[in-house]
Amino acid sequence: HQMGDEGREQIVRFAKEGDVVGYRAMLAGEKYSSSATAIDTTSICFIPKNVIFSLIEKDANFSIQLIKLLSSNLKHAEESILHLAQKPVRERMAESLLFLKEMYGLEPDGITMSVSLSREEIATLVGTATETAIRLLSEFKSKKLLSFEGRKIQIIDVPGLLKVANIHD
Amino acid sequence: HQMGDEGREQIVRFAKEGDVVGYRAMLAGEKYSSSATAIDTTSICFIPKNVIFSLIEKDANFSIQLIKLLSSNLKHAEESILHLAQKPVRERMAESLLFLKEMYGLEPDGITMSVSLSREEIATLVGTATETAIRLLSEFKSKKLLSFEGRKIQIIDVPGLLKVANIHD
DNA sequence: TTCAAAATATGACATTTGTCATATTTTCAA
DNA sequence: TTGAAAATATGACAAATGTCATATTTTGAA
Repeated sequence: HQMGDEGREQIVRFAKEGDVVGYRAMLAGEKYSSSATAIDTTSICFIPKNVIFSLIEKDANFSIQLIKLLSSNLKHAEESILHLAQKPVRERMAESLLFLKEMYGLEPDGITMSVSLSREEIATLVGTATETAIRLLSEFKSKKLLSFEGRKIQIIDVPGLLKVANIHD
Repeated sequence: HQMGDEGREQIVRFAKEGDVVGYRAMLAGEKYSSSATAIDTTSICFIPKNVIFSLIEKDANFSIQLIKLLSSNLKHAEESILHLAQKPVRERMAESLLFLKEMYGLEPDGITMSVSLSREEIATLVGTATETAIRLLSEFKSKKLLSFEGRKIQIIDVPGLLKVANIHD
């Protein structure tokens, strides 16, 4: 996440098991402009900068993997730009929930989302005010698209959410 | 630029002389999701995919340059996400104009922006409706931050624009 | 040169979204 | 267990922005 001018945080990327974080600024030789916060108990493996660069030197396949990783992040970032610029908050909320479901999966019950975020964090991901996020979640609940008990969100109607998110494919 | 759901285009990146475009999807082995349009008479050099990949294989320095290029694009994309999510349109408009000035520079007169875009294209860059873009440009003109004659825009008050853009550094 | 199409501009208005105030509920440490 | 702090929720309202209608101006091809 990154801090905006008014002190509001903005989530710009999510990571899960096996993902790499903190490499963008390092690779470009810049200062870190983003922070990372663990949303679960997390083990992290630090890799020294010189190890990465010597791997790039020696192992072309490593370079290619790194390039693909950056490309994939860039693709998602540009998709976010498109959606933030053009989609209304309601659509982005539905999309974000579906994204979190894809990214982190469901509990064994098959409907509860594994990831657990505060309303504020959800707002920060969607790019809206916390109150707006709360209202939209309540709206989705009353429309039986989902249900929730605190931070535990159950996805009830995926086709319905896809429709609200304006996704057809 | 990329096409949104409602058929509206969104500019996601700009390029100028010497820049590389169309490499993201190629590197990731995906279909192109973006288009590129020349805003000036342009000469383009196509580089075959296998040439790029064999360069990555043989030349570690090339890989590093490519990685830095992607990192830089990703940084800018994440910055755009932050701004689209948190900055009001007026701030983004001022910021976009300053960005275009930095990116493409000024005419020999020292105030006219070299790049010439339609109001619709500016709107597409800022992420707003064409009418809103037109109104904001008129507002900036009446506030003597800039002046324009058709598509030729003169930047008159950089500090003023920085202030409107909420940039202090 | 002329005219139709496109671009720019402007007004009126509706809608979306954010902000502020204030309940209500939940959480967690003492 | 209890109470304060944090999180969630809701209402009322204001502000920002988009949409639609319609002028006006500019552009470029015939």
